[in-house]
Amino acid sequence: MVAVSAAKKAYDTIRGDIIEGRYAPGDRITEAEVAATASVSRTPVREALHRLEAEGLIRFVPNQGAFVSSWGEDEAEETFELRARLECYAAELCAVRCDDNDLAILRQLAEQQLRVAEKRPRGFLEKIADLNHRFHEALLNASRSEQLRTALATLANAPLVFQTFREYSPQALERSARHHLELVTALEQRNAGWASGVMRAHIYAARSVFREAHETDGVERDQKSA
Amino acid sequence: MVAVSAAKKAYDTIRGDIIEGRYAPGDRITEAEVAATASVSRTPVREALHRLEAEGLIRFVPNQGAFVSSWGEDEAEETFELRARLECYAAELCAVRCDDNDLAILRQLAEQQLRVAEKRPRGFLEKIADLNHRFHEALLNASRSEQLRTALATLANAPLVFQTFREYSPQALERSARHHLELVTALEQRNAGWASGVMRAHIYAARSVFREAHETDGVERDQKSA
DNA sequence: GAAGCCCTAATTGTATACAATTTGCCAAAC
DNA sequence: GTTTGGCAAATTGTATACAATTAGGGCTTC
Repeated sequence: MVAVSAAKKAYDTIRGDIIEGRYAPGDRITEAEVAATASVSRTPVREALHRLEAEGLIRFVPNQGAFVSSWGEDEAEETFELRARLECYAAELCAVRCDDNDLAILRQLAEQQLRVAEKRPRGFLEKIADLNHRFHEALLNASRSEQLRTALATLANAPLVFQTFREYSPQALERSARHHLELVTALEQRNAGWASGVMRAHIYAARSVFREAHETDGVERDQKSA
Repeated sequence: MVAVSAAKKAYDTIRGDIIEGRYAPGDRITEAEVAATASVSRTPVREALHRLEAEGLIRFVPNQGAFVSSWGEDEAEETFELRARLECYAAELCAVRCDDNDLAILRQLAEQQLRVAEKRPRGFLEKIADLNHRFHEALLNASRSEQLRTALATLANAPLVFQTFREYSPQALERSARHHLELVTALEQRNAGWASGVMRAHIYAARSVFREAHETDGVERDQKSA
């Protein structure tokens, strides 16, 4: 287990460099450079680049290579809209397809998240981000749809947008957790419409927080803290 | 232009072999075999396989290779639902973002499709399939969303499902063309709700035709004609 | 005779070498 | 002085060679 594949190493390197801002939008990514940075050959680098293209983080121009996609306000809006539509469908499928085990996992995650949101222990933001991610992951699993999984994978930028918990007020954090709990209740009752509605509210609420956080200081955010 | 890239040759070969049924669902695809068939090396074959994975046609098991995905009734239903949700959003974005040129192209395609559907000249099914594809493509372009494009690309199986025009009755063919025309009208008036509604109807109508065609003879379809 | 282990063959994963295409620069001609 | 042609460096695209992992079979052992 000590030896991760070279392809994953390349993928993590490039993705990290893009997310941390070491590559600016529009920049060209040369394969040799990444290969040197990640200490692998060009072959797994190419694999990683193509995967990142499928996830929308970069785009390919034939015989010219990879360029990191540009990102603006509109793209963030689109991400929220797309997630809303796809995750609502995930919730609907879940209401029909999930089993008791799925529900137990989801309820446990949601309750844990609410406790952390209420008590706010040290490092609670990271805990909540993790629990939130695992909840949506578990929901996607319980929806039993590979197509939905691959479609949502193309919104890989979403982590950027979704883990905006740093911007959340205490009330917003609790509301988010309560959304999850209500969603589980709806699923337990096999009520697809209810589940879908809660999910829709959940994501639009997140968008609202995101908007507020980015309309005042929206112009700059180049803290490259350690 | 005579020399298509080896990667595309590999991609077309594999995709063709899957769609035409030369690979059965669950079959393992070995790289060397494809490389021999397509007369290219293994490198572009791997690229093609990974792309097909992103499109959901195959799945990868580490150190074991590629297996073609299995497909059932449920997956077809999911494809229609996902397309409905994503293409409705495309229509909504279009209503806001498209320009006069986009509208002219869309209207021309839709009118052409209606004429072909009404007159039914020789080879009209292929013509309609092509026009339909180009219409949805043009709509996607006019929506100006790369995210939406990549998300819809994961439903690449959809061609299988979408070009079911062989099953369409003359009335259904006309209805489909009229949907397109109405959609253009809605877009010209910048009415996102209307456009979205028409698109929704359009895709659910297609699903209905698909269901009817597959409930009677739905059990078998192993024509491997030349 | 059955179970477990090792060994071999096949296949994937990675590295490197080679071919083809693009881009920018420099020189030469008008 | 501007433009055009082509040359050269760099980079992508492809092929092949090598390493590592896995699957299956036959052997040994209990």
